[in-house]
Amino acid sequence: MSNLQKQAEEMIRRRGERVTSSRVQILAMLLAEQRAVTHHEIEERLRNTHRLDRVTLYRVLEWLNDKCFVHKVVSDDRAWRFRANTHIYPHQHAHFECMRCTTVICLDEMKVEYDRPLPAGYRSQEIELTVKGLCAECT
Amino acid sequence: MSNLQKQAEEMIRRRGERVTSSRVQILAMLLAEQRAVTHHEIEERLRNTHRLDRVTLYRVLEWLNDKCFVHKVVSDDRAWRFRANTHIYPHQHAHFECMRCTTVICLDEMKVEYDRPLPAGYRSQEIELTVKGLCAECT
DNA sequence: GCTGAATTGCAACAAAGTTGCATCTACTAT
DNA sequence: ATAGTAGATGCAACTTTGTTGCAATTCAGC
Repeated sequence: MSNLQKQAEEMIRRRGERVTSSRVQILAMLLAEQRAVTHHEIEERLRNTHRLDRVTLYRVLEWLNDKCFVHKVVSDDRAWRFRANTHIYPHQHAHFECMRCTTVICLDEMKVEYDRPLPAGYRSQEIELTVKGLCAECT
Repeated sequence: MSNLQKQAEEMIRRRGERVTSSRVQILAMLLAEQRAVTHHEIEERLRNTHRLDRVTLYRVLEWLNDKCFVHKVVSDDRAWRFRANTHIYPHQHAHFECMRCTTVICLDEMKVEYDRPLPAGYRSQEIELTVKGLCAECT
């Protein structure tokens, strides 16, 4: 069992949640990646090492998201992407999305600011900034 | 024929594009709304007044977007929303999305700023800011 | 009105995600 | 160590959102 798998298992156990092999495999894989990946990519990646139903993957990802082990990112291709939360994310966070290869990276250190108030009666709970352009490899 | 329908027709004709009843109806409807609406909402709305195939609606919306009569917005429910462009939008624009009723409004006047550079080799072409929270009606 | 290219409708398809239910498994109490 | 049980998984079927191919129709210029 790899280091990351041990780490993933430990993360889940320490929160008093049920440890299952799917959860460990998926979380370990997301910890290994330093970016937001799609359901499809995860499925491909785990196909050889771990037998896993499509539906279970959806459910595990949803669960990991609910428990704040990972977070979701929407993008233009209408598919969710998931990324492991290695530390507590601030309420505001930013992403970069490459318009060619559609890779999404998190720009964690970026501070988001806006200079005008919302319309009357509106309350902000979360701010998401997406910078779109070309990544280093696609430039 | 309503005022907005005349206006929609005029907008299309003045650009030298082909005027069809679907385009006029859809653009007029989007001009009437002051917000980003889904394909589904448009379909419902036009059902009674105008016979219209689902596919045609998708194609007209895509066309209106290509010709810059409207613009697209992604949101968490994985469905595109469309909003009429009443003026030329700046390269950076912001949206507010209600986490309860999922309505999206454009915060056109909002200026987006970020305080750190992108990773080396990355080029930004567009910035999208989404503020999430509760709208006036859902508060 | 006629013509050709653009637009539309229909049917079939595809991707991403969801639901219901029977089976299996991780944890708890003994 | 074992059994019981709540919770997790697998499977099949379904839904939503959007796309593609092609034949029929319509718009705009003559």
